Amino acid sequence: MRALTHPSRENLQLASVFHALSDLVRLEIVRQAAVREQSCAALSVNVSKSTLSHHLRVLREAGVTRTKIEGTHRYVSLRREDLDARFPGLFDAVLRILDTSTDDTSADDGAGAESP
Amino acid sequence: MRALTHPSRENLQLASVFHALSDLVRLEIVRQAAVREQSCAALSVNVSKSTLSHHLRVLREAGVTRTKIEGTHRYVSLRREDLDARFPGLFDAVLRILDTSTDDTSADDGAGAESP
DNA sequence: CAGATAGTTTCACATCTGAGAAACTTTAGA
DNA sequence: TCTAAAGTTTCTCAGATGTGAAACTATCTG
Repeated sequence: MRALTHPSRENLQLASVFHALSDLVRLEIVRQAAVREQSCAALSVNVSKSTLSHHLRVLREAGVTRTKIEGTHRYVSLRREDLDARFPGLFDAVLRILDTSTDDTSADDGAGAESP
Repeated sequence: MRALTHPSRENLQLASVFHALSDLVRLEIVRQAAVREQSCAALSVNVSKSTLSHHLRVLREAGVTRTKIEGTHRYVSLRREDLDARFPGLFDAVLRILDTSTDDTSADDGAGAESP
């Protein structure tokens, strides 16, 4: 249990990465993790703990994120270097799109009312 | 039935596009369609007609491909302009990766011996 | 019209998926 | 040591997914 499974860089599969990105909750996690490393609790997506844990596993096992254990916390970060090495340009585009997008990927409560 | 459903450019959803790209058969179709417009029969992926039809529908309904009817043939092409407008840089990266990749996305046998 | 061709749709089925409740595992702290 | 905190795992369940056989639709050609 302690050792979380992370696929090696060479084993990253394009289809698996796309599958990991094919869910709104996970896209939102990716967006938040891209900004800075996040503890699971710090991620604002409103799903239950177990569901969040499930999504984090999908992302981790696809090689999109890395989970670092520190005490009782898990810190989630994007594997930018590995992803960029294996899939050049892909996450540059993905993150730019997530940043630009009309936030229809937002799965959190956040009152949602942006547009200043 | 005649009118195939194609989402409008504004309705293209990132998660749906990623879902469409999360299957090896569909990635192979995208790769081949990117080279030039293809009739369904010309696509070399070894799955049955019905399964191929299913995959083409997923791609079409996600807005990744466009299907043009001409006589008894359906011609499948990538919606590059719409995809590029909505998701800048994404397909530049995806197609480059598919081109560069070690062909682990290939779902055909190469000998082209279809199912009878 | 009859037959061939090119796909789609329907059906059935096994597998996968996302969801949360509840129980469990660690680790930190009083 | 007892307890709270932070996640994970197990369980269950409804719904989606990929697959191909078979039936159907539509078009072209003789």
